[in-house]
Amino acid sequence: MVRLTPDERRRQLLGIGLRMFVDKPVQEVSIDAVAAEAGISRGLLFHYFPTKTAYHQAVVAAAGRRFLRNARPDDGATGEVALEQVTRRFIEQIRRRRAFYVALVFGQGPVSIPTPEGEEEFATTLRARLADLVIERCGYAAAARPVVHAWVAYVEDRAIESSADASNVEVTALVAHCTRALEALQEPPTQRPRVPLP
Amino acid sequence: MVRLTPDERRRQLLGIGLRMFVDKPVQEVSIDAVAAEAGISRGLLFHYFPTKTAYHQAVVAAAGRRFLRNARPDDGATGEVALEQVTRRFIEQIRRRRAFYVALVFGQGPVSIPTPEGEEEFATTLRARLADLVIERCGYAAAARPVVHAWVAYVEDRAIESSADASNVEVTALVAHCTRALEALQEPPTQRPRVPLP
DNA sequence: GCGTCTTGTTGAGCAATGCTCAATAGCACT
DNA sequence: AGTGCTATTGAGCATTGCTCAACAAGACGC
Repeated sequence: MVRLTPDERRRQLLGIGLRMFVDKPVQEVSIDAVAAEAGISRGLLFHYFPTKTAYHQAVVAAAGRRFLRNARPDDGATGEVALEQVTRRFIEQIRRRRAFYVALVFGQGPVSIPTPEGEEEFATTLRARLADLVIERCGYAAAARPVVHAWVAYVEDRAIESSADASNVEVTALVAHCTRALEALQEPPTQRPRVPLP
Repeated sequence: MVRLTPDERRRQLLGIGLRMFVDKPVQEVSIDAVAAEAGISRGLLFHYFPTKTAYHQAVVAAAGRRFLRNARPDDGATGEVALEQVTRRFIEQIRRRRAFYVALVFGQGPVSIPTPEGEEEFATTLRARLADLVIERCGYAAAARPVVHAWVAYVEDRAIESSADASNVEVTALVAHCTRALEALQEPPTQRPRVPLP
């Protein structure tokens, strides 16, 4: 019987969930399996998470927090530099752990990410937090929030769909495309020169 | 004991799932509850769907098919007209049944939508099918597929996030914005005039 | 109207699961 | 060593996902 700090135990259980929920959906991962992996009894898991659904949501939220943290720009960066950093880090992260991202962050609908105590925030989902990040750090107006929010969805999809074995230069091009796209989306041109159908 | 055609029964069960999975996640909807709602025994459900996960996926796929069908442009429409129709129908549909869409289509990750027998298709997810629709009917090059695919994600997010009580004029403006956005995304301008941070 | 064949449907039954709770055991402090 | 706190256990229960042999509803031939 190994006795851990509640904080350590919680972290361990979240870490295990982070691994387990990647290849199996919720209903196919049993509490028993998680408890066995952690070397504890079923009962203890319910001491830390009142319900299986609650546990799963906590795991997903942890995954979201992690992605958000890793997408942050450098402390000093602002404006276009910050935007380039956020975009690149977001894309590279998704591509590096595509299955993980799709299973835990993308595939779970809007799951709220609890803010780290005290820090007052209104945004709760990953996209919303990233949108806020871009607005605050990259010099976009609050009015552009819907566009920025949906732009995150655009970048996310490009990252997920882009083949996993793309070269670095291709990633760089994608990052450049996405940052330019955010600009272009602000006020798309009215006239549309287009090749008509044959 | 009511005896139905396999096709009718299947349809009924999918319809029930379409309702049940909207407010409760998979692991909180029991087979018993579904069977009770349908007025049948548990065993019969497993006759139609080998596993609970399979049933859930079938329900999600059915929801996706429905959205795809309702987003189709008129038979004669092509080019910009078709694009405007697809965009408008997609957006209006999501806004009309937002909870339904988020719970079943958006929140389930990439779930493949089985093609209606014989019709050979490569695209399997809703976004992919919509992207193909735009490419074939609205006159976009196959090379633009990644952009179109991610553009669908952009439109989807705008539709989900736009408040459900927006007026029709606002919807029209959103549709116009999105169609222009697709054009702008093809080749975003290189130079970016931007207001620097204070 | 009766029998028969096909097949949609049942219901008992089982192992596994989600969840509860009183009891236990590890650790810190005196 | 004793004491208090609490992380942890394990038995226990109702429910759940799933299997399978038996049943019954309709269609058809006679």
